[in-house]
Amino acid sequence: MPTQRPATLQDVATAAGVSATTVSKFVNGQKRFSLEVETRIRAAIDALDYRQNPVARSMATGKTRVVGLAVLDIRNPHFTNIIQGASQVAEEHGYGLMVVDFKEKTFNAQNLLSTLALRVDGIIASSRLPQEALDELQRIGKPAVLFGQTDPDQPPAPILPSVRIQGYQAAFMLGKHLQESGRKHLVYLAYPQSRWNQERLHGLRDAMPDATIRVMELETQTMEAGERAAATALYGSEKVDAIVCYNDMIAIGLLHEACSLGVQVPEQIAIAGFDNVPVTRYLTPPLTTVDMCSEQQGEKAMELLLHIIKTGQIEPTELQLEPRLIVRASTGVQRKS
Amino acid sequence: MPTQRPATLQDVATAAGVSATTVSKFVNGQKRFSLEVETRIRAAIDALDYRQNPVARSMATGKTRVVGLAVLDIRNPHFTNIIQGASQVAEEHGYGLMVVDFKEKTFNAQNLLSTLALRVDGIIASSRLPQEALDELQRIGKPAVLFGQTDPDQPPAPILPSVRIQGYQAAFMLGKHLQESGRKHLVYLAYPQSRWNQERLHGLRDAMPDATIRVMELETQTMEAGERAAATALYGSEKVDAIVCYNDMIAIGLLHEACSLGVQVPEQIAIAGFDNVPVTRYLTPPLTTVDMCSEQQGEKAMELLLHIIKTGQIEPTELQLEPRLIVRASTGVQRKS
DNA sequence: GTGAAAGCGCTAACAG
DNA sequence: CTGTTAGCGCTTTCAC
Repeated sequence: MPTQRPATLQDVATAAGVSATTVSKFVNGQKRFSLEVETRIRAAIDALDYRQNPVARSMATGKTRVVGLAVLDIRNPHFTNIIQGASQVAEEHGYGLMVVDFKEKTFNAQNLLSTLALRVDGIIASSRLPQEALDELQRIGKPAVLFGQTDPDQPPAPILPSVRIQGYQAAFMLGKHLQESGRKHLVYLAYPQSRWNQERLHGLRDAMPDATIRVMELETQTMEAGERAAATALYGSEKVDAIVCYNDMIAIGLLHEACSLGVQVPEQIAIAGFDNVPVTRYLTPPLTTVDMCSEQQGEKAMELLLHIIKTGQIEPTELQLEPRLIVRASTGVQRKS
Repeated sequence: MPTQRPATLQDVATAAGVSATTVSKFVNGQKRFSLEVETRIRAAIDALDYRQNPVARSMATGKTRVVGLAVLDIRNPHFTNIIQGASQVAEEHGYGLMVVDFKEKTFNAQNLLSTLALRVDGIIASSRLPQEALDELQRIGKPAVLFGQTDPDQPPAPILPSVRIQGYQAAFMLGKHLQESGRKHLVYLAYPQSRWNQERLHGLRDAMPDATIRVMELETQTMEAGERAAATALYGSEKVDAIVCYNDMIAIGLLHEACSLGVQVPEQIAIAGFDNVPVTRYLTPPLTTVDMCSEQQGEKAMELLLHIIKTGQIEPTELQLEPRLIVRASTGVQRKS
């Protein structure tokens, strides 16, 4: 009997000889009942294999017990880690997760978000979404939490609660490290579509005031893009001794192609990225990067969101995480020349 | 006015001076109306900024327009690609996606699945889930599609529709390639928790009847596991000239550690994996692997599922995909010794 | 402690 | 083409 109409609360009530209200309260653990009633209900539930219909429950309560998570590109392990963290916490609290992948195409972000909004109790989204999308998120008036880099350049102070991490600081630390390793001629592989891009560049500049920094702009933030940019980055100007990439994906492609071209990393060129995507540790040479606490971002964002959902709290919180510089062989000692 | 009760269908109806039914039909594009009514409705919708409440709709129709996707480990890009493919198709058809990540811990899979089942119109799940979970999926009676390797050893023929790919064939092709490259002493890094593991081993054995094959069993299918297994795999027996891993994640860790230990890949040892995870192309040396059509699996599974949902079709389909051997430098020419 | 009644917002017959 | 009438399964006052 696989295809049989599932038992409803009413069915259970009838079977147990009580009212639907009572069963409802029992199921939701709202009160204790006379032992007799309790056992009758329990028996009926087992016998009928009853399970609460979440849709009906949602209809009555206005809560779905589902949260939405909007990421920019699910193929980037950085976002995967965020999902992982968020999903973990959601599950612990009995919440489901609806994932929307923007695939870096954000033209209809508003639509997707407002569609999503009606199905969920709250939304977690990247603060890198286009401004219109963020505005929409605010307009919607649902609990929402942003994650990602701080963005002090934003015209108005961010009004949505968020879990943030200092992009400037991350870049500054990396820059300092490169400078102390004696690097003087930098190429920065930029991803100008990201509003976090500028901050990273500023951090680098401030950390390396004496270095030359050439900026190359990429259209995408993929391994392929890094690969394609390699030759120009390496040979496009007189001197280069370090290349910093907008993120690890780009760095992975670049590192690979640099090695293919016979460049010695790090002896001739240092290479680094951002995010500390898990695979970077396993590259040859292992990639220097800055840990942006991806998984923790997801966890914290979800905790914050659930807190807001449950307490109905209004005032926007802002949680700061600390980026961590991860020095690996790809920025090791430079060969004396 | 951000926090205001959203307009209901009834509100629109009243504002437009028609009945709720009419508005409903209009919204769902079921019929055409007199131009006058149409413009009145449209105006009311705009004025009130009305949007359909999906929960109420679900309650009335019994359909949620959401599908569930259960993966074993979202941190494995193989699954990420599947999600990507599935999500793409779902979005095109106006369906939402609820993702459940089992994190390779499948002890409470049944529970998670039956919880998920009530919130969605159908479920896509890995055929690698434990048998109890698959039974549960069938018992639930919701549309469901499995993806993953074929598994001819299964006691009963698989009763659920599925998108499958020949694991045996994939392994056989890889084995043949290794054999033709002159490899004679194989180590297979197994992941016995996966029911696909055996088939891969069989494929290798059949393709390399003259080779010795030592099997090393791993507890997890991660890069770390591959890294830790490296020394034993390389030096644990007299002769080794090739190591095949259960999947690319393991291979990535192994490859890295092998290089760190000073082993020449592929001159001394060939290394290969399965899945064709995107990053494998960018390793040094690039990793030979077998493309298991991850993204396509996700796409096809979703197409199949949506088809079943829409037509209510019963008889279980089985779609076969063809694995593709991807030869890269990690299994290149062996040095004459 | 338990139950009766009134919806949540929408769709689905069936009439007109 | 448009409206009327019933629910979908559950929660929630508010009485008893």
